Amino acid sequence: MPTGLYDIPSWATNETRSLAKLSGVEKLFEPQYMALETGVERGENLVVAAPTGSGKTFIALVAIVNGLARRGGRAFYLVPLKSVAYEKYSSFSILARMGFRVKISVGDFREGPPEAPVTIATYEKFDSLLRVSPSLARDASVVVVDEIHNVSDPKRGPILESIVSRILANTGETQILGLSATVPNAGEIAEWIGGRSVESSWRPVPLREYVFKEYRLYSPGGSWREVPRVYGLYDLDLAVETVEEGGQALVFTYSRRRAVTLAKRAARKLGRRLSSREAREYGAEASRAEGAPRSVADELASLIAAGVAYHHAGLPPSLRRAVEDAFRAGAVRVVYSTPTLAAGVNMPARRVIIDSYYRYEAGFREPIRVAEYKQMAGRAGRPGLDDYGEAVIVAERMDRPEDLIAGYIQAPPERVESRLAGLRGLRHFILGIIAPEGEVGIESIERVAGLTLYSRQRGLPREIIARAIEDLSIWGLAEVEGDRVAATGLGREVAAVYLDPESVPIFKHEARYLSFDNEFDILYLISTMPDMVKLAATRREEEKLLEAILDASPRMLSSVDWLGPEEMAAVKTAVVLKLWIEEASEDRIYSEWGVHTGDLLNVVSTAEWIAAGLSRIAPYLGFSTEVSQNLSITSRRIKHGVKPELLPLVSIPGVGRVRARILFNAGYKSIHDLATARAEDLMRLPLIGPSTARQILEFLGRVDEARLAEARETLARKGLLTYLEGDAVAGEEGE
DNA sequence: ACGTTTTTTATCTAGACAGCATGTC
DNA sequence: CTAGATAAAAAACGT
Repeated sequence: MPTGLYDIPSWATNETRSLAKLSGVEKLFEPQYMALETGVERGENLVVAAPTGSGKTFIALVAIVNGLARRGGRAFYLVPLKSVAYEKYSSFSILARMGFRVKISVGDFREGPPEAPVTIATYEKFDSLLRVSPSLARDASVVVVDEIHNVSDPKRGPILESIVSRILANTGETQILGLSATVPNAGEIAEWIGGRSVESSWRPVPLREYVFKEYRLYSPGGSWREVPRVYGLYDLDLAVETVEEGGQALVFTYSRRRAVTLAKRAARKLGRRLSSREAREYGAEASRAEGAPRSVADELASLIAAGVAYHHAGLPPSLRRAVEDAFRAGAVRVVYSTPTLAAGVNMPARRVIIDSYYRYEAGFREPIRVAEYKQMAGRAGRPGLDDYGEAVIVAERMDRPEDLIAGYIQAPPERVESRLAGLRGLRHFILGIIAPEGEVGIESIERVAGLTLYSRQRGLPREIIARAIEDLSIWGLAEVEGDRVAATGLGREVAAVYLDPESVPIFKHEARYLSFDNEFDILYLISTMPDMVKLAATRREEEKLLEAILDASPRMLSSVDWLGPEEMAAVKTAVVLKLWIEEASEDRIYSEWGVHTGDLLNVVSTAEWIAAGLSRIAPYLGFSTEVSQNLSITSRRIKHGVKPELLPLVSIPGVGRVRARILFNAGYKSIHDLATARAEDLMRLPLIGPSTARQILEFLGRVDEARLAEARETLARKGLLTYLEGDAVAGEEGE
């Protein structure tokens, strides 16, 4: 344990004290102490720039608890990832014990309107909330912005910047606490939010960084040592060294395929060494994971049983969690991962190996940024378990170790620079200001824009603002009169559904070429929207895709003379969506198009949102109600992955695409058919057990009957099982 | 001429937020 | 620019 521990100062408030007591904090980490000294408790605006694990969350809690006690109102904790929101939600249970209700507000669900004293939200969700009720900004006494260095993210940075600026514009009664990774210009960010910066490089576990080249580990000091060559495969030898000493290794790769192949090889070579009863138990659990293609689940399960795993965003959430749990429990000793695990999920390892510091972007191999390296390296060292963490960056053939030491280990991360000046970001920014107000003067747009980090760094971007307003006006989202800008009905609707404003002209343009009677055309339309996540098409798939178009929408072939990579990706996305709403299995989609479940879920939920959004803005663009209706039905079909005839059935709790199809084929084609169904008949269907049958009947209002039938059947089955000596697997357990 | 094996060439490469209103197999 | 695994295509080989 490093030094740098401080007593809780005598002048700390009672709130801080009881918070510390409840969270078991006896000594303060350096950044925590500094933050107290700088006045977090008093409501000072602050940027805390410190490594992960240095206790920034506690500082946030101090701000929240003191802010709420002193000024009442509400506190918001804004995070970049949903997974982080969930993680914080469980670690904020301390707040509940102090009498503050906590709610989580992300796109997945909303527990009613978020009126709890403490709300955890993603940046985008908070942005969206502000558009619906701008008063939130006035109610907020504390806003914590986790990972505030994200303002330099080209896509999501402008959103973050727009949130912060709007809060700043709001009389300044809100305490803003920015939490950041260590960045060179933390002071500048602090000035932006009108506060001071607290900078510390204190880490709970010391970090040692190395460059690996020709089986030598080079330290920044210039010394090196030899790595024992056991397998002659560097990833294995580096991992084994740590594992032998009781640690775990996390290998970051640049591609999913590489993560998978390396993990398989590791399992082959190390399986005998790493396998354990615990690992096999976790493996068995993973093989039972839901919603994964059998082949993927089985393969990963056997790896886990061998003490090895891989992790990437194509895995369904259930398998991701399986890997994370097994690793945290120590059953899995080596994980090969894409950058999914670099941010978000808390999964440190004693040794982090950066298999390649290159990454592909737009077809070119590019070295990762220093900040990204630091992000991954920062995962090294498990607090309380490891005395130190190690980050190893693997050099390539032509590299000189000293260059990598200078370029990554000793280099400061990149400065945080605003990316607001893009048209896309500014349109979003401006629409966010005018939509809730209805009409504003250009000067108030410029006033808020003047409060952005961009203005501080580069000055007010007047020209681009003017062009962004012009775009909004041309597209019918805003009306300009003199120096007043007003949101049109369309503008307000677009803001409410949170679509990129550019969706409007694209919608209009694409609509000219497609037929709303054609399912595929609609799916293609959705797939071309700027917010859509597209499935990249490979060159080898092009022929197959053209065939698919010919089959699904011949007219499209004639109206499009050339299909670039973007269009090809949109086509592939539409093809996959079509399979999905025609009830193709996830296995089939995976084997035919190589689309992993995780990606499919991503595409599906995004497409569902966009379809619903388009259906809401269609009336403003002069489309008929049929068009709007069509889009709305498509949205629901995408959500559930069903043909139209199943839509009534999937509205029943407990019934999804698979069970709905079973019911339909058994003759229960509508809610009406089910209203007179006999409980025993339902339970006899495959995949429909007592529990699901009960849910169906309850939905139909046959509550008592439903409970009775379930109880009777469950009892009967239990009896049968006992009779059969238990071991047989129950056909249905339900939930 | 045709099937099989080896060599050469071409291709490919990460992640994940949002509306609305409630729950998959 | 700078890598490495794998799939597809081409060439070489054998009967």
